[in-house]
Amino acid sequence: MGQAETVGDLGLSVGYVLKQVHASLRTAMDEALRPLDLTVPQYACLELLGQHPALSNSELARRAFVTRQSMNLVLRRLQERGLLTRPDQAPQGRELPARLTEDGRTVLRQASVAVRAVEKRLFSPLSREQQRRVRDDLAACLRPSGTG
Amino acid sequence: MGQAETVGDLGLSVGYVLKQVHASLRTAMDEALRPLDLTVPQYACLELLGQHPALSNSELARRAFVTRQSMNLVLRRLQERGLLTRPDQAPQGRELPARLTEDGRTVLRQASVAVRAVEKRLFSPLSREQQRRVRDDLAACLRPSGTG
DNA sequence: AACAGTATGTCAGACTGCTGACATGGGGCA
DNA sequence: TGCCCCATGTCAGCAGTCTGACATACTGTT
Repeated sequence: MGQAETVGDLGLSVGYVLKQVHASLRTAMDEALRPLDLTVPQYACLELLGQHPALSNSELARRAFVTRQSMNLVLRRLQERGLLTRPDQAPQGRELPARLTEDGRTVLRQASVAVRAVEKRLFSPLSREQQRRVRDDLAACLRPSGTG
Repeated sequence: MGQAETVGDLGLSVGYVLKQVHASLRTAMDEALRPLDLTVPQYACLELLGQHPALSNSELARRAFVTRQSMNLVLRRLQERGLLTRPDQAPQGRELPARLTEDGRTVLRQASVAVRAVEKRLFSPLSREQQRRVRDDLAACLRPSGTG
């Protein structure tokens, strides 16, 4: 079987190409994060907390594109490892704001470096200008989707 | 919690934006395919077979970004539904080339229309020229990644 | 003050996909 | 021919995620 033959009509689909790049990125991130014993959702959680401290479980879930239930497990694992803390009781309402510990910040820093290297390598065929344009164009597709 | 506040530094990451668009696309495809009782991997399998008849299980798995084992289950379901056929014995080697049935082609046609409509809607904020450029730029990121 | 509506955190069950492992068939080389 | 390596198809076991459900806490209305 030819392995790199012409990709046919699917290659003309923006969605299919998008999926390919996403799959490549996901695989590369998995490999880069494995030495740190982190999964991609766990890394996403740390990164979000690093940039938005005291985010609640539900809010983290939305931004990481998983359900509250899944994010809940992620938070527990990270809490068991001492990378973040959550109050036993809600300071207000039911939200339990999660915060990175010093260890959490250290791991996040290492993970962030690894992931940025992965991104840089993956998108290296594009100039900085092209990367910016792709990012902005893709971002433009998110705003109007009131449904999702 | 603000729901559409400035996305912080993560919004500047091509990878994060890519993930968002991918999530939107995935969700929209799920909804569009549900009436046809098809999952996204099942649709991918049909689409691949429509464009490349007689592809083997392993080859389909590679192109749909799943494992052989997962694709094997997809093929069984589709075979049970009579949307495709596989020979009981391998005509050569161990490969069992799958082929769409007439029903399979009919379902594929409907699914393809639905999915193309989803893509068109999702990327509607971009001009055709922008869409072509995004596609080509993303495709450029796939070639050099010899690792996969 | 009482109510409905909404949002959060959590538990239980089911499903999907992946990793690991095994047997079979083909191609290359001594 | 016999051996080694690789690819394919398949089975078993496990982790991750989702759907559905429930109790709790805030908000707006009457």
